[in-house]
Amino acid sequence: MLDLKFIRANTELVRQAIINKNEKADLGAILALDDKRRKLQFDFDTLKATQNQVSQQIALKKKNKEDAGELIEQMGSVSEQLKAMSTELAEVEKELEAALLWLPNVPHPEVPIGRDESFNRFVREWGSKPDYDFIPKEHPEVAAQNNLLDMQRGAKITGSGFPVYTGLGANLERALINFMLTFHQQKHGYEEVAVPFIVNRKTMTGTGQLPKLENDMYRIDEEDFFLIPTAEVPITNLYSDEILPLGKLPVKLVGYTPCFRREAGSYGKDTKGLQRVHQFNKVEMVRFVHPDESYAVLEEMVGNAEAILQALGLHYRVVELCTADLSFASARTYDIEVWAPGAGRYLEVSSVSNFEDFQARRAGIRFRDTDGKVRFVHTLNGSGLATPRTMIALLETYQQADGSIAIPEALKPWLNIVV
RNA sequence: GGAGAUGUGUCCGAGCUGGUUGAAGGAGCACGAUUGGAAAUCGUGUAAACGUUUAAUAAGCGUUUCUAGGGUUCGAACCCCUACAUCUCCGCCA
Repeated sequence: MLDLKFIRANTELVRQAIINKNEKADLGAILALDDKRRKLQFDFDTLKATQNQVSQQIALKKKNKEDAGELIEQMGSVSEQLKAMSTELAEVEKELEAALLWLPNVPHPEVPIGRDESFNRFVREWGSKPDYDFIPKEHPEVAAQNNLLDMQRGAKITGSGFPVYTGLGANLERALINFMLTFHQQKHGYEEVAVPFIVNRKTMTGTGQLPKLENDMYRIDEEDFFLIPTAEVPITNLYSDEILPLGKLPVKLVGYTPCFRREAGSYGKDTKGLQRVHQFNKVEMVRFVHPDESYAVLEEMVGNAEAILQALGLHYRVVELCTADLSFASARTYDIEVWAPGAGRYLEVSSVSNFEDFQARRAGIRFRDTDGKVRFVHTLNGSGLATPRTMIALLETYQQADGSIAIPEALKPWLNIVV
């Protein structure tokens, strides 16, 4: 959410952001509602001030055993007026709030402006595409040869896009999660949290998934709960509606959760194996930092995610998303794409974003600055990493001529069976 | 699911026979004094949001906020109703 004062002062900037992000928020309506709200607020406050004054007079008269009947009678109509006004004010505020929730964050000035992913900016790459003296297979085939995956039975018990990992596949999956969680704790100083996988509507709104993405999520109607699409949601909201003392910052958390995505509207796209699934595992890094530090921290977090791929010996590249690819809440995002030799393409395994104070304002996450003033923190998060495409890259990169797969050294301590 | 208790500021904790109570007291924190330095002690200060005013995100003024939402009343932290959360006991179940 953006600050109304900011919107008033930077209307053009906000208007441009909506266009560049391909959003359709109604800025004009917001400004009109804001105007209306302020007028109502003023009228209400003025009348309420009168009521408060007279109420004191009544109290005084009663104390002195004088007759206050006349004043009380006067206030009867004022009281009714106030009730009507507050109702109207509440309605306008509600409308305004609802409209405001559809307003996207403003991209950082350096973000490339573009209408689709072809405008994304290449940042750097690590390693190189490996050579094979055989034709590398795609991961479903490698998985089949080693009995790692059972997509058919997953589809049977739930539906398509719900993978079942079997044997070494399940071991590998668990090893990846353990490896990543431990790595971020020991090498990067994150504190681990284990959080609920189901959250309520307020939480889902706080990080910006709602109202826009309601149809992309699995929901539980009875309680109005949602299955989380990413650990970002529960972890970032951990400190919602709180004012953090100075010493609490920076907050540096890492957590594992499964992620649930309906992926509405993407049927038929990237359907092969683990490329696009409805449930997957992810280790997520979340940081709450002082506004002055957030862009330095953004770079650092990209490095944290890269370190995982480097430890696994997987070739990747880093790209910066252009305005059209930038998510609703993000001000600046880097994607990390790992190379999949069998598929012959790069796959997104991590997205690292700085939301500045956009989520903090929605969720009410603030801190007390050195000057005693209360400010919104800046929130950031990044996958470190999502497992399915990491697994794809792993299987395709480490496949051997005989069809078996090698295990990178970094993962071996986390596998409980001898390969 | 059944019975009961509770829900106040950063935290603990009064107030709950309705009228200067944004809210006693304490802790914490900040600043100052004391000290060679520190502890202890003493003093001072210590909410946020919105509106208005303003060059000002300074001071001022107004309004709101005692879990949330309704109600009663001229007026509610205090009375009534509902929801939610926490705790205790019982039942049920991994």
